[in-house]
Amino acid sequence: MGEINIKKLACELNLSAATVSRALRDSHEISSETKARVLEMAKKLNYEPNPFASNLRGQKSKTIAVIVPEIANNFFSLAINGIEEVARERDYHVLIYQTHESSAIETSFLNRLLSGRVDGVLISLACENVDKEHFKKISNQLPVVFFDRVHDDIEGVKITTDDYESAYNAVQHLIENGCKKIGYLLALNALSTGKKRLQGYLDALKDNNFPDDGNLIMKNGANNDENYALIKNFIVEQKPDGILSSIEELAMPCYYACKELNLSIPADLKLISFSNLAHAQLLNPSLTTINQPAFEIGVEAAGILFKIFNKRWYEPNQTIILKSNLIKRESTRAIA
Amino acid sequence: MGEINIKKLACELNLSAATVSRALRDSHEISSETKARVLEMAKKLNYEPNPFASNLRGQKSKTIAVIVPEIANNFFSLAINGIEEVARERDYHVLIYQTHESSAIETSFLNRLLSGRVDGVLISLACENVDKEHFKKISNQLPVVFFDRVHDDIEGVKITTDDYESAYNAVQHLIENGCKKIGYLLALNALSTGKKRLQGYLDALKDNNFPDDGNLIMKNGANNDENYALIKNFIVEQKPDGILSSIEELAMPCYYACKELNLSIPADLKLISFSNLAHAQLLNPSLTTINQPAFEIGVEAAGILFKIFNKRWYEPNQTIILKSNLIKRESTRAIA
DNA sequence: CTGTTAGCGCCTTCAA
DNA sequence: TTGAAGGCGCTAACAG
Repeated sequence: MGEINIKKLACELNLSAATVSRALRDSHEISSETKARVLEMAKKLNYEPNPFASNLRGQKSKTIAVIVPEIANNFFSLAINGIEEVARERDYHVLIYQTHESSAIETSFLNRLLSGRVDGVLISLACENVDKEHFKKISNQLPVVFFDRVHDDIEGVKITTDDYESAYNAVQHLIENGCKKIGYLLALNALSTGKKRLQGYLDALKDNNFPDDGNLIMKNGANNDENYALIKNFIVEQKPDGILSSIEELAMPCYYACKELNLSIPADLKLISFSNLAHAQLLNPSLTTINQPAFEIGVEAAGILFKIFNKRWYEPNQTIILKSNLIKRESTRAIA
Repeated sequence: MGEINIKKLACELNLSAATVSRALRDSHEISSETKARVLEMAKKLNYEPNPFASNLRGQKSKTIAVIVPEIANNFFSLAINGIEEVARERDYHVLIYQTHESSAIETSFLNRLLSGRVDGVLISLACENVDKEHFKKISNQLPVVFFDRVHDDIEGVKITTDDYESAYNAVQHLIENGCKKIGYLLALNALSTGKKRLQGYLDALKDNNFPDDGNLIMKNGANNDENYALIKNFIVEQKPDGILSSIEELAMPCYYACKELNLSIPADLKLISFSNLAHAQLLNPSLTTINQPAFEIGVEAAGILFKIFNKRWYEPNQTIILKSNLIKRESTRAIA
């Protein structure tokens, strides 16, 4: 606990706490001489105002919360990086919470945050069914900005990437590179984010007159091991020559499975994944990735939250879409 | 802002605020009947206690701070994951700050945290020269636990990995696999963490009667581009057949440089790096990594901080060393 | 078992 | 230009 408070400061200076407070806040009704004295003494004594007292008094916390499914995920850690930078510029503090994809945990975090602990929330939804009503209640009490993992049925400001277009383009790319049977590794299907990616895949197939074979869509399982088994089985049974993975976490087991099955990527199977794994393309040049501007999403989302704080945002339901980058790789070249 | 406070709750129930407060805190001096009534009403009205009021009153925040150089770094994001999980179990909140390797920013964060905003700090040091005196002052006012990036000259509880041993073993591994000229990509050299890794490298060379050629140590530059140029130049001039990289951020440009130079990894150059890149070994099987238990370090560090809170920690200067894992790869096999 | 009172540190009236 | 006083919401000490 910081020991030195405004009263002691005032005492040292033979001033009242009120005067010191005003001086520190650079009030116009304090002589510049007094201000200088106060500032000097504050610095000398290493005075830091107690944030809880100010917050209690002023009903604001200079703190924002970020709720994400996982921190140790390339996309989210980059987004948090962007958020932290913006917050720091404005002398705001950033609280971090991870839901591990559980809506129950998500809800409990949100409820706790209603206490006034934070001035606003940035959230990327857990991929379970969501309680729209609950979100409506929250949004009424606290500014909320959604990013990346969003849901159309929940009203609010949203920052996403061009999920539909990038999935569509990825499939187009696979087709142009000779794929005849393109599978889809499905995830996030409870969210708009996942639905749009899937729709992009489906529409690209349709526009190229590919058969609409429901068997080519593989839904993710409960955990990594299960995903691995599912994908391996999927590849054996369906024998796709191209795969679009809707999340990075499914592309990885797909690699493992190919290795196990002695399938060469990309010679036997071309794999594209939504991914923000730094240097993934370098480590294995056979990897084509849909690279989302994760950092920029964080910056944008945080920026909008601050605009809301400053009453400079007037579109409670706008969705802002940033463009992803399809990083293509040569078909066969590899390092090793 | 949450609208409903303890007074309104009390009013609804025809009780005093004090009674309600006690009931909510499950005090033994409240009848179970009253408790039930209070709890029910609190739930009904969605009451959340104002944390700033409690914190101001009780002089504690139920919040910890985590200060790291970068969030979007595989090691740190995993560590934060571990920290968040431990904090969540205890209903603590986690504030995140990144220093971008700047000691000035680090110091400014620490100063701001002296205000009582947090009950304790977990920190992984920025790699610049550090102000020991300043840290001493901080530690006197606030519990601090250091993790991974530590400095011997700063007193405090520290959680690290076996930097010396793992570097030593890595070099031994390179030698056993036929390397004759082993380079070292140096970083973190202002910290004990970096010094120990370097010493492990040096001692392994010495114990194997390798010449102690200072030219084989390459110090990192200011940014990625510079590192890339430096490493490329280093490989051309020194022609190492093995390299140990002290951080992941240097291993990556090393890959790029090899590609540019048409050198095959690991046939022409065997590369080992300290790294926590998920699946790095899979993406390129030529990569041998020193895998630090990042998540566990986070869990351990947070656990100790909570022990300090509970006065169940009595070793103000203990260093706890967790073991890294040298993940070896076959010399020549590759996926693609 | 429950109520009254006071104060955590800060900031903003209001008064001088 | 400065000081005194009160209150943000909560809880511990003290009464009853």
